[in-house]
Order: sequence, then structure tokens, then C-alpha cells
Amino acid sequence: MSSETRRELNAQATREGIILAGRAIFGRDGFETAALGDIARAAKVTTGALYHHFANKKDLFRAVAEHLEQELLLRVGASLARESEPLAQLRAGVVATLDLSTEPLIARILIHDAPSVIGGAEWREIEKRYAFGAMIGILTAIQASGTSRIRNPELTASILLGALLEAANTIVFASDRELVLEQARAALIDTVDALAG
Amino acid sequence: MSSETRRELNAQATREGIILAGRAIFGRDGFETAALGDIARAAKVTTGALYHHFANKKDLFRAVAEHLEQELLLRVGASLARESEPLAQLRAGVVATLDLSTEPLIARILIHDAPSVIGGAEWREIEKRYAFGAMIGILTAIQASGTSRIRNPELTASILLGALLEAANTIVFASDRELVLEQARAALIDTVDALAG
DNA sequence: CCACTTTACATAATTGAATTATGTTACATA
DNA sequence: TATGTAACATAATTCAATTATGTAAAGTGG
Repeated sequence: MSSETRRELNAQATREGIILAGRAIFGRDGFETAALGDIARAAKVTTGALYHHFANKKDLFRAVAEHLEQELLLRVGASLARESEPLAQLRAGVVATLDLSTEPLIARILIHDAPSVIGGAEWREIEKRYAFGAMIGILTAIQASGTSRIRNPELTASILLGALLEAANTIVFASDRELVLEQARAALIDTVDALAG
Repeated sequence: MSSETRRELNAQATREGIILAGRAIFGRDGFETAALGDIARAAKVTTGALYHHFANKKDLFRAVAEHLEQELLLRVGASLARESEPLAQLRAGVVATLDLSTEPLIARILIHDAPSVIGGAEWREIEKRYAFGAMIGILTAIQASGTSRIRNPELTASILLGALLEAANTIVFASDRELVLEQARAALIDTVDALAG
């Protein structure tokens, strides 16, 4: 596929190292507080190298966010694979995403910062290529089966995603996280059934 | 109530002028792009005056956001006043909030920027003092009537709010806004009934 | 294997907006 | 009317993002 020359391999490695370092620093400090100097130092390169690989801070953040989205898609996909019926897959996917959304790195980077840093329209397009896109796919399949009230799969997916992200946010700040998590799972399953059942 | 001296009246007026200007500039440019110099110029003061009244950019933004939240609460409250049953009030409030959330100023400042600029925990506390708090109140009333499946009013409010905010976001970027708005209203009423009915 | 070009990366300079420090003037209070 | 104080203006500072420039290792063509 790609030429795989020594130079390109090295470059790819430092690029990935910068993304990994960005993931850690952005996750710990948040986008605005995080300093590119810190990220460069953590990746053991200079800011010059960083700017060779990424146009600017936001561009690096986007790469980090996409990296996390990929990982999220894989992990949610694993929970999904156990189900065969689309509606069961949807329920499983929503619950799995809820669980992962309380992890600090995902909460901070994907939920808290990404929408405002990358911007509504562009971030939405990115999400469509990962877990959010998968959810639209499942909803479209359910719609095609003709047995549900779904009219607009993308809208339904948005509503479900918004519901679960805010639920995750509530869980994160709750004192009795386990209890609220359990309540949220139940409420989200009810919501799925109401909108797609 | 307050001494109302001439000085204090003037100061209060410029303070409000700065908030009004901030509302316009933050609404147009977004938090990070907006320049305090522009806001000061629009308010016909210098940045010195601005820093006399607000600790920093974020502090001014918080004041602007609260100003908008107050207005939102009043406008939603007006729609709500027509209903007497709590469940009907909830439906009306959710739909009214959905409609208002597609307005550019509200979408940009309250939905897009405020959560990330002010920060999850603090922003949540502020919201509780306005429309979000009112929603929790209605849900608590419904719960008290004993006829619903509500277990955790704050969690339920979060889920409903998240659902309607993402729906608003989808509407804003949709090509056929009117159609999607109508679909969203229906879907959100279904969600309300599923969670609080 | 030797000139020559690329390009990954380092180092050094610039910028621009937020913040801080320091006046200055108008109002209040005695 | 003197004098303190708070509202606001002007000037200086800072600090991280970005940009400009330098260097050396790796590829390439002859």
C-alpha cells in the first residue's frame, strides 16, 4: 500500500508519539489549558516537530479526538457483536457508550472539549465516521424493517446520543455513581424503546 | 433596597452595557475568537473599565451566559403558564426550549460555548438556577404524585435536556429545518412520555 | 559513491490578545 | 471646600501560539 521507506516510518512514529502525548496532556488539562510545549516535551520532540506534523493546536486536537473516536468505536463494537437483532444491538450500543463516556479521557476530550473546539458542523461530520455513524446505520436498518416509528435516523441518533452524553455527565458529578449509572441505563433503554421500538 | 446613588447607577449602566456588547460579540464570534477589545469598543468603554467590572474574559462570559439564561427562563415560563398539569407543563417546556435553542445567540452561547468555557460542574450549578432547575422542579412534582416511573428527577432532566439540545443542533445544520423541527418535537414528546409518563 | 535535493526536525524570532500596573477624573461625604 | 474613593482610561507586561530560519540525515539520479 504505502512505500514504507525508513524516513516515512520514523516520521509516522513521531507523529503517533505526538498524538499519544497530546491524548495524555489534553485529557489531563483540557484543550485551552494544555500547552503545546508540554505536549512536545512529553513526546520528546520540539514544538518545531509538532508544527511540522500538525498545522496548529486545533489540528493536533482533532487528530487526538479522531484517535479516541476510533478506539471508542472498536470497544463499543465489541459489545455490539454479541447481539444479532438490530434493536438489541442499539440497546447494547447505547449502554456500552454510556459506560465508556464516564471514563475521564473520553469525557474530557470527546464530550467536553471536542464539540466546542472543533465546532458543531465539522465535529458532527467526524462523529458520523465513527460510533455515531454506526448508530445511524443501525437505526436505518430498523427503519427499513418497517416495524418502528423512526422517521429520521440521524435525528433519532442525535437525540439518543445527547441523552446518553448528558446522562454520563450527571453520573460523573454524582456522589453515588453506581446507583445513578444503573438508573441511567434503565432510562436510556426506555428511551431507545420509545423512539425506535 | 439599594442606595441608588448616582455613581452606582452609572456603574450599573456601563456594566450592563458591557454585558449587552458581550452578548452580541460572543454570540457572533464565539468565546475563543471574540476579542475583549471588540467588546469594549462596542460598549464604548476601554478594556480598563471592562476589567474593573469583570475579573477576566471567562467571568464576563459567565455574566453574559447567565443573562441569557434568565431571558430563556422567562420566555419558556410564558409557554408553560398556559398549562396546569405538570406533565403537560413538561411537554410544553421541552418543546418551547427546543424552539428557542435553535436561535443563533442561544445555540452559540448557551449550548455550544458555555459548557466548555465555564466547565461541567460549575455550569451545571448555574443551569440549576434557571430553566434546568425549573424542569427538575416539575419532574419532582410528577414524581411526588406517584403515578410515574421517575426515580431520579435530576437525571431525568439531564437526559431530556441532552436530547433536546442535540435535537436543536441537528435542526440548525439540517437543510429542511422546518420538517426536522416538527419531527424533533414529536420525538421529544415521545421521550417525555416514556421517561415521565 | 558522489553531488544534490528533500524533508523531518531543531532553534530562534515574532505576534497578539489577555492580563496587570499605573494614572486620572468625577462623584460622594463630612 | 477638602479629601477619599471608586469608576474608568492609558500604558506596560506576559506568555503561549505561531512563524521564520537553520541543520542534518535520508533518499535519488547519475
